[in-house]
Amino acid sequence: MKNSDKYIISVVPLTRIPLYRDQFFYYSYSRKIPKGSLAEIPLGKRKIEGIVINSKKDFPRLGNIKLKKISRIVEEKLLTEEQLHLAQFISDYYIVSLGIVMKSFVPRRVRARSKNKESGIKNKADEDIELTKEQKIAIDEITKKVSRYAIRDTRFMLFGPSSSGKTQVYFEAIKKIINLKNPPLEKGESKGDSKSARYIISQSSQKNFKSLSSSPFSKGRERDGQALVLLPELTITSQEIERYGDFFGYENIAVLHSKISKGKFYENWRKIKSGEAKIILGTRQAVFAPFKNLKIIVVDEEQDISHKQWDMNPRYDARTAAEKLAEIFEAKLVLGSATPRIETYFKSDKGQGTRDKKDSRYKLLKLSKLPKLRVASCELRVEIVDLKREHWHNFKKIKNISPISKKLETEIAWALKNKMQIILFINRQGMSRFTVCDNCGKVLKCPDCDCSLTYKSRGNYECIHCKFETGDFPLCPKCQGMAFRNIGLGTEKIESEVEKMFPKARIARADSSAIKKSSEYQENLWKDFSRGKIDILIGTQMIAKAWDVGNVGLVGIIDADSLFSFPDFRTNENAFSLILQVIGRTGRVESKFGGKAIIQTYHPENQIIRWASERNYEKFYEAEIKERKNLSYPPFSKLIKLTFQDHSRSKTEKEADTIYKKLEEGNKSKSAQIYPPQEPLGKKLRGRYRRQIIIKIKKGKSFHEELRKILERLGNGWMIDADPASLI
DNA sequence: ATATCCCAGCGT
DNA sequence: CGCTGGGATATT
Repeated sequence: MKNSDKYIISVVPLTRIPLYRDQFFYYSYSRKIPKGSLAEIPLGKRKIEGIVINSKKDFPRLGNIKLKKISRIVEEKLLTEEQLHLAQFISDYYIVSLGIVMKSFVPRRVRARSKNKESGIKNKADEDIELTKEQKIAIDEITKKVSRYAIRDTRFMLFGPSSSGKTQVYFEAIKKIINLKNPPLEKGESKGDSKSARYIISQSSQKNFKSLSSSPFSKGRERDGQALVLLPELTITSQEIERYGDFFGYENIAVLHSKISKGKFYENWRKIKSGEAKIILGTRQAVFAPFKNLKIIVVDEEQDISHKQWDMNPRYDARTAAEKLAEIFEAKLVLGSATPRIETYFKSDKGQGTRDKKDSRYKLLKLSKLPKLRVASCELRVEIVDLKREHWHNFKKIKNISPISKKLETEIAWALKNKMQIILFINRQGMSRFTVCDNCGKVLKCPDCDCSLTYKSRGNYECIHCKFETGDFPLCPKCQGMAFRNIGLGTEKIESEVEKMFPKARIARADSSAIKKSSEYQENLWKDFSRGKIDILIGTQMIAKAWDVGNVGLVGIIDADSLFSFPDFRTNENAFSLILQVIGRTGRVESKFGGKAIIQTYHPENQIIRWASERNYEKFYEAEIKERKNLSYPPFSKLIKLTFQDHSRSKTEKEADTIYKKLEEGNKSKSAQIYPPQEPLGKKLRGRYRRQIIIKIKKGKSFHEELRKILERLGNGWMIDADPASLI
C-alpha cells in the first residue's frame, strides 16, 4: 500500500445493493473526507457516485486486502447530517437499499442557465385579514414556545372544512416562527421599522441534536428559521405560489417539485442549503432538501394519497418522513385537512379510542367555516338524488336513460340562468367504464393489462395503463362481432350529454387526458374558469383540488356509487373525503343564493354518502374506527404489501408460494398475520403477471427480526410497500 | 449499471 | 462438443 493512502473511507454507492449485506463499501484515500460528501468510486468495472459516511485511519487488516481508491471528490459535504439521518430512517422503515434512498437526496447537478428575475415584491393590497378566535388560538398553540422539546407539544392536527381559513393559520404561524428577515412591507409600515424588526433573535427551542453540536453554523446565522410546506402534487399551481410569494416575498421562497426544470430545481436546492430560502414549497420529494434550520413543517391536505410514493423505490410517505424530519430538527409539525386520515385523527387527542397516552401525539386544533361565509343565505345545501326512483319515473316516458337526473338538470338550468358556474364530477375519464360485444356480451380487455378497454374515438378502444389500442374497426375476439356497447359513464360521455341538454352553455372538460395535451392547457382552463369564461366544468378527481376559484353555485356528483366499487379497507375513507372535497368547491359564492350540491346515487341509504352530505366527519370517524378495530386494520395494525411480478405465470405463482411458506416459517412466534398469495385486482399489468402477499403486524407487536431478514433477502421482481395506500 | 458465471437448450 | 441467451450474482 502506498503510504499516501492512509485513510479508509466508508461510502454508500448510489445504486441498489442487496439489503442483506453491508450497505457501505470501503475505499482508500490520502486524507479524511467529510461526512456527506459526494465522491466518484470504482464499483466492479464501472465508475459511479457514492456518499461518504466515515473516514478512519488505516490499520493493519487481516490479509491486508488492497482497497480501491476513491476516484474523485465531486463535492464536499453535499448532504447534511440531518439528510443522512433521514435517509437511514427511510431505508430502515421502508426496507429499501440505502444507496437508492440517498440517490433521491442528491439533486441533478445542472447549471441553471436562466437568470429570470421574478423577484420584486408585488404586495397585494392586503385585504384586511381579520382572524377569528379559533384561528388565533390555533396560531398561538402552534407557535407556543416549548421549554423542552417533546413530540407531544410540537405536533398539531389542524382540522377544518374548506374555507375555514387553514391557509391563514399556516401563514401566520410560519411568519411568527421563522422570524423572517426580509418580509414584504406590511401595509403602512415604514422601511425602518421592518429593518429593526429583523434583528430580534428567536428564543424558540434550539436543537440538541448530537451531531450538530459541532456544526459550523454560527449562532447568529441560526436566527432565521426555515419552513417547509408540503402540498399534494396537483395543488402547486402558479396561483398557489403567488399567494405565498405575496405574503412572504418571492425572494424568500423556493419551490421544489418534479415539474420544474432540473436547473431551476438545483438552484432552489442551493438556496435552501445556503439558508437564503426561508419558505420551501414543495411536493413529497421536498422532504429530501438540505434544510439548514428547519423550524416548522406544514403538510397541507394531509389526507391526500399523493403524499405517498407508491410506484417507485423508495416507496416512502412524506407524512412519515415529515414526522421524522420534525424530530431531527425539533421543529413544529402541522397536518392540515378537512377530512384527516383515520390514522391521523386517531393519533390526535380527540380521536375516539385513544385511551393510550402514546396515541395522543397530535394536538387537535379545530376551525369552523369563516363567519363571512357562514351567513344563512350562503349556506351550502346538499341533496341526495335517488336514481332508482328517477328511473322508475322515467320508465314509461323515455327509454334512453340520461346520466343527468331531472333534478340535476333543473338545478343546472337554474344555476345557468343565475349566472353561476357549475362543476360536474365523474370518477372516470373517457366515454365509458367498459365495453361489451353487442352479440356475445364479451368485455373488451387489454391483452397485456387484464383491464377493460375504454372507448377512444370512431370505434377505437384504448387501454389506460399501457399504449394498447384496438385500431379503428375491431372485431370481437370471441365471436368476430363488430358492434359494441359502452357501459358506464365517463367525462366525455357526460360532456356530450350536457352539450345536448344545454347547447348554449360554455362547457369544458378537465381530466388527465385533456390536461395531458399541454401544460398550458391546464393553466388556460384554470384561468378561463376563474374568469367565468366557462359555465360548466366536467372533470375527474383532479377538479376536487385547487379549484378554489370562480363562482361555483352548483356541484353535481354524477355517480357516487362508483366511488365505492374498489374492494379495499380505505375505500370508505377515500370516498368520504372525495365527496366532501368536491362539494366543498361550492358554497363560497358570495351571492344571495349560496351553494348547492347534488349527489346522484342508486343507494341513498349508504351511510357514508349520508354523513358526507351532512359533512359530519366525527360520525364517519366513529363508524370507521370501529370497523378498523374489528378487522385490525390501520391504525390498529401496520401493513406491508409484497408484490411479485414476472412475465411467466407459473414462475409468479411458484415464487409467491415459496415466499409465503418461508414467511409462515419465520412467523412461528405469530407476531404477524400473513395472508396467502393473492391476485391483485389487475392480475396482469403491462404483460407481467402479479401476485401479492399482505403482512399485517398487530399494534403493539414488533416486527420480528426473522421476518425482516426474509424481506431483505427477497429476490429480483419483488416489491416491498410499507404502509401501502391500498391493498389492491 | 454491468460484467461475469453458469446452465439449459440448441445445433453440429 | 461448442455456441448462445437468460438469469442470478457480485461489485470494497
